[in-house]
Amino acid sequence: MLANQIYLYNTLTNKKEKFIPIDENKIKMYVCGVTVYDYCHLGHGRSYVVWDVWKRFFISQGFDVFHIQNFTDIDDKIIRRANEEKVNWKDLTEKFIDAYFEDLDKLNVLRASLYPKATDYIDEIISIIQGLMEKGYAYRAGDDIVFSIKRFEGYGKLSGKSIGDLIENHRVESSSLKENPLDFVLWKSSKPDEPSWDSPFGKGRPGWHIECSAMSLKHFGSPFDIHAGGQDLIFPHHENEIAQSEGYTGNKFVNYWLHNGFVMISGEKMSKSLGNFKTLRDIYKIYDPMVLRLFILSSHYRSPVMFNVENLASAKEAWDKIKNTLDVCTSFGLINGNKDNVPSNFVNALCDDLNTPLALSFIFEKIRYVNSIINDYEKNPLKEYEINISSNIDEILSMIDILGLKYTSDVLFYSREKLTADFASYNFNDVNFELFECLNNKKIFQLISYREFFKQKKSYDLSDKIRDFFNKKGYALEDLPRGVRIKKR
RNA sequence: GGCGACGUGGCCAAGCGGUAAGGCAAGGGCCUGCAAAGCCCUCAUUCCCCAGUUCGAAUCUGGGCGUCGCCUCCA
Repeated sequence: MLANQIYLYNTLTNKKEKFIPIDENKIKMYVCGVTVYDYCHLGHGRSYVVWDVWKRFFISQGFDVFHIQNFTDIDDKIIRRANEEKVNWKDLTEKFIDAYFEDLDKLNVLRASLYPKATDYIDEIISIIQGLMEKGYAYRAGDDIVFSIKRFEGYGKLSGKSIGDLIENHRVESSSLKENPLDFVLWKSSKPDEPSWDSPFGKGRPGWHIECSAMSLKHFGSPFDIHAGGQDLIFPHHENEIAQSEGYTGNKFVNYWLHNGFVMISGEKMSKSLGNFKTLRDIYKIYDPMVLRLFILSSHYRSPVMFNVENLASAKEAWDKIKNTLDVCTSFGLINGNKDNVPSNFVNALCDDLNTPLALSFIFEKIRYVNSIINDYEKNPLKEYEINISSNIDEILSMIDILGLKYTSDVLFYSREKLTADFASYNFNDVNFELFECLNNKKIFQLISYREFFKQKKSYDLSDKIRDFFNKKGYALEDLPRGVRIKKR
């Protein structure tokens, strides 16, 4: 039995709705993937992090999630890019599929259940197009097959547009062969030198929208629970998917349409067409992927989010704050790794259309609480403090796990007893740093022990020299009441 | 032009009818040989402006002003 009622904002109804899956505890979720002709940018990163958190949250609430995310591996842009780079289109798409996984794995995005590629579903695409022609929804326009939007009642219901307005404001010159400028291509005839597939309509390739219908209908049927993607896909992509899918099946296509907001850069939407995009791999050169993830989750998923160095720096400090506490608890041996203890206020926040900023605030409140107990514990190492710290750390780890924030300890802790054990054999008053150019754990320990020695003799200039040496090597030394903590910066 | 979203402290950002969460930054104190990390305290009588509804509004209604998005390939 699932205890918590989840609410989500459905673009189809423009309302926050109770989430009721078709099968009681199974969720069929289709996420629009990338067209693989370039590296993923921040906008992709935000989108897939958001859907990843939705998925992790569903799983944490006891649902089985079947998650499909496609790769569009044939279209005009791919063909153009392949020609520019004088490579085979197939090699190009494989390269960027590999790059997709490399970049999104770093963001700790869980793998989908299935990653279908458009070109593996040509047969299914063809039979849908044939079905649409038989039902009168599609017709031949020159060598192409196009969908007739005016024959589909309810066109515009997702994006809230009327056909009349759309036609009036249509900015793109339309092919004179189409009955209506908004009719969209289902099957696009190919030129002799372009990749093509045989079909009853002639050699060609699928239009953009049809692949998602083919792949989701094949694996899910209709209706299915959730179809998600960026807000830029609402029109025309998802509108067209509804038209062709519902025209073909006669059933409702999708129950809940979810869309994430844009990444903004200097006040404008970041996009391929504006050319103002930053790739994930560029960001990773400056910031830890988890910093990016925290930055993304600091805003609600439907709001626009402003990308700039100040906001990223703020996210970095916040992530360091969480990691510091976890590091300190690691150094005390107070982390036992139980991740099944999620506070109810956190769950409630996510139940309300995935309110991650609110959810994060509960993590920070708990971090501060744990830190205050650590302060007491350092002065007075009582067992009751340890129990309290451990149980709160369990909750923190449970929460960051649902948000997909991956903590890895990069801290070493040496107790004062260990550091002072060999003092009897120390009879020097300087350090030859040349011997420590190549640091390993043994040498790190030695240096820290020497520093303890100099500190005890109150030779603070020497102890500070050692700390400066570590700083230059990229390590930060911190004195705790019961020993020394060292971490990579 | 049509449709839609938004405007909360120096910055980011929740709250959406019951008297302003959280993060970053800043200032003061504690701890420290000094640091770092951390703790404590301070930091919006007020939520773009104006009018209205209400016992009560940042939250609802109407009108302004401003920003952004979609209407074309885009997550």
